[in-house]
Formats: sequence, C-alpha cells, structure tokens
Amino acid sequence: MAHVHEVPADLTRNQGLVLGALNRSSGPLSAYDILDRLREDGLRAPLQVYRALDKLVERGLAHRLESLNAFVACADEHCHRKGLIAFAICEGCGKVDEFADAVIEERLGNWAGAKGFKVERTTMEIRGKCAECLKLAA
Amino acid sequence: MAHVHEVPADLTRNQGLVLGALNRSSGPLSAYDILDRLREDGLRAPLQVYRALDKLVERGLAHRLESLNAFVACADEHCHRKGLIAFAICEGCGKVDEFADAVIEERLGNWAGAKGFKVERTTMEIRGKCAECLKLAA
DNA sequence: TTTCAATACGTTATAGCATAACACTGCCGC
DNA sequence: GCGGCAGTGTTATGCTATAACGTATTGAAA
Repeated sequence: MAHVHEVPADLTRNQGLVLGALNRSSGPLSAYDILDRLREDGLRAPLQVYRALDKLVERGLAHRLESLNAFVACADEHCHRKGLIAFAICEGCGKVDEFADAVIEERLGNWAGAKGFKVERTTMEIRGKCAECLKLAA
Repeated sequence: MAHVHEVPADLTRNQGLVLGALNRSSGPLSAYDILDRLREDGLRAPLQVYRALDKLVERGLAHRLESLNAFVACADEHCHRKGLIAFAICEGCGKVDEFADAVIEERLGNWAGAKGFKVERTTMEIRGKCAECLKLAA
C-alpha cells in the first residue's frame, strides 16, 4: 500500500467500501476479489461491486486494467489527471505503476487528427518486470 | 474485409481455420464468435479455438484486443512489425485500425529505462469513433 | 526401427468475469 | 404529496478462459 487517498465524503456506502478495499491492497483486485474482502461488510453480489466500480472509474478514483480484468485505486495524489494514463504492471509482484506522458498523448492526438478519428478513451498497459523483481531474480 | 494475408502453409488445420475466420471478418471476433463460425468445419470446444489463437498471436498473425476480449487478424501486409502496435477501435462500426509509432515506443522505452522496468509486452488501444461513423452521425 | 519427446488434437468439466431484469428505498425539487 | 433519480439488494444468466485428462502424429536420436 503506497499512497492512500483521502476518500471523498460524498461517496455512497458501497462506493466507499470498494474504494477502501482498493486502497488497502498492494496490487490490482478483480471485482470478485473485492467482493470476497467485503462480505463481512455486508456485500453479497458481484453487481454491488461492479456498480460501485463504475462510479469510481467514472470519477477517476479508480482505474480498470483491461489486460488483467482488474482494478486499482488511482495513485495520483491529487487526482488531477485528465488525459491519458499509462500503467506498468509487474508480472512478478503484481504491483502497478501509473504514469502520464504528454508526448505520447500528443502523438496519439496527431494520429487521430490525421485519420479523423475521435478519441474517447485510451488504455495503455505495459507488462513486464519491475526493477525490484529483476534484482531478486538475478 | 480489408486486406487478407497470404496464409502461411505451415499452419495446422485448426490454426488455419481460425485465421481464416478472422480474415473473413470485417471486425474483431471473440473466441466464441470464432467457434460459432467454425462449427461446420468440425470445431466443437472453446479450447480448440483458444489454442489456435495462442499460436497465431505468438507468431504475430493475429492480435488480441484486451479491451474487447476479442481478436483480429494482423493487418500489416508483411507482418514485419516487431514493436509496439496501437489499435484504434471504432465504437460505431467496430472496425479496428492498426498502427505503429516509433516516438511512442521510444518514450515508453525511456520511461522503462529510467525506472529499471523490463518491458515484455505493451497493449495500447484507443476507443472512439472513426471518421466514417462521425460523418454518418452528423 | 524402436523409442522418446514434442506438439497438436479432442472432450468434459469447471473457474472467473460481467450483466440483465426486477423490485424496493431514500432523497430532493416542485 | 408526488415524481424523478440515483443507489441498493437479489436472483438468474451469459460470456470468457482454463484445468485436467487422454489420444494422435511427427520427427529425431539411439
């Protein structure tokens, strides 16, 4: 658990629980992982989790990792990120690093402009091994 | 169906069938879509399709679209692409455009180098609307 | 040529991810 | 009050992916 967000006050109970579970986790969680961790808090069905996740992702408090079918809490301290976010996912320890790159965003914008393609959402995920895991393996 | 590959001669029967189905399709297909289209050719179980897809993706003849849980035939005429490939997926018509960008690849490489992260695989998928669908909607 | 390893194939069963459909609740504005 | 909206709870279901087993084919080494 690296950084933990201030949890916004206007979240509903379920949204707060789900975000809490994500914040307490050191890595990505699937919706069913989250459900398992929140059974004692009264959650019973996947849909309760998915609905909360939808809202959290919509507000940028959580991100979906498409290549894992899993979710992470947003790691940006101030949640100010508007544009493209890239994720580096370590296959060793499962940790996820989140970063933004204006140049990449610009290149994509150029490509889209040239093609007349209207970008709505971009997912960018790097799979590999983090420095720490590489050190351990050596 | 835009461009169709020369199908390599050393594919197995199932691999050839699956690649054929992908080539005949104008858009991405899920493994189960493929299975449905190949039942008359004797395929019966998802695993037969997944196994073929694994090999095709490994050889670069097909790509997996993580954000769709679906697959497309490689659209590069000569299958020479080594590095990062980006996909632009139209939410309107479902068509997928495939492109590469050396600058993006370089930026990612820089980030990874600085972090000591060893990149194994990158997925980059843009969702939005293609020029044609935008025109229709106007 | 026998034997071994590697690769592909076929099948059943099961695990894991996600949503449809319906009913109910609580809040807020009019 | 009442009408709309967002959130909730529940059951059932559908889609995506793999485990675990056994068989078949091939090709090279002994």
